[in-house]
Amino acid sequence: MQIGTVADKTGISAKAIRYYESIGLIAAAARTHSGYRVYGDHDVQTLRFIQRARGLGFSVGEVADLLALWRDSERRSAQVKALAANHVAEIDRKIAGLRGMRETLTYLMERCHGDDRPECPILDALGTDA
Amino acid sequence: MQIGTVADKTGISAKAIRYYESIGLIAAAARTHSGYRVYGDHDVQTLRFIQRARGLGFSVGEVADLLALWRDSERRSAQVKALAANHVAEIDRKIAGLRGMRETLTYLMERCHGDDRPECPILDALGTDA
DNA sequence: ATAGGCCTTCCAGTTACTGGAAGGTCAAGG
DNA sequence: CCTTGACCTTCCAGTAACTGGAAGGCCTAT
Repeated sequence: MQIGTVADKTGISAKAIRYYESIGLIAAAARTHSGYRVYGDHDVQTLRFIQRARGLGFSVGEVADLLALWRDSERRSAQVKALAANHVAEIDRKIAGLRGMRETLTYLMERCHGDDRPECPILDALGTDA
Repeated sequence: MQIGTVADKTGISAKAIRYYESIGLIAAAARTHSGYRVYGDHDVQTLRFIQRARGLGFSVGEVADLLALWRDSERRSAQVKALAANHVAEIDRKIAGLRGMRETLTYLMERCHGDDRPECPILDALGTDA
């Protein structure tokens, strides 16, 4: 299989696959005599794993950890769960930050006429010395 | 006032202030004969505005728009409100994405023993062909 | 022979800065 | 007068996770 086929099968771009290889997230692919990368079903599996993990918001570094655990038959599920728990905590922090912004913005927007007049509590809030 | 004083007053690092100048978000500061940047209270004001807007999650490009509106006494508040509304919509998209991830992760975590055994629904979910 | 659709590598750009190197400036202290 | 230390300056590199594009090789079909 060539990289384009793998890209189609996994939904990961060929560029990204090469990038993952370059940073060592996946092993270097075998090559044809002319230098083309060659992949097998196993590689497609791995890349699907990576894509799902990325889709859950894990960083590439965390995905590397998850992949190692996935391959380690002696792993302790507690390790995986801890990784996931950390990530959920991180997600919660982000959500909390976004909700704070959202709240402030909607509060200000409710007080902004939103018409042809220049008066605007949003700009006032950003610009005051308070 | 030198840049360090402005940094202390605004909470924006001197590095960031120079960066904002370099990208044109703020005007180039006046200089002393020896090349030091010189700022006044007005600049502190502007930088506080910038910092608050960034704190609400606006991108630097959006902050530039907000600054222009702030300075424009003929602005229509509708423009400001529209900018804010777009940003809230963006925040909502991000929150929705994060909530989806969070939901999947907690679902899987609840089913993971999290002990010394290797079985782990989290890895299973990432690795299945489904 | 050539056209097309693959593939390759390498460089640059994205966002919003931060860190660090190398060196100039300025006031205070010895 | 000289040095020390705390400022300041510019410039280059790095961050995360890729994407876009250029220049060129490979392979199949016409």
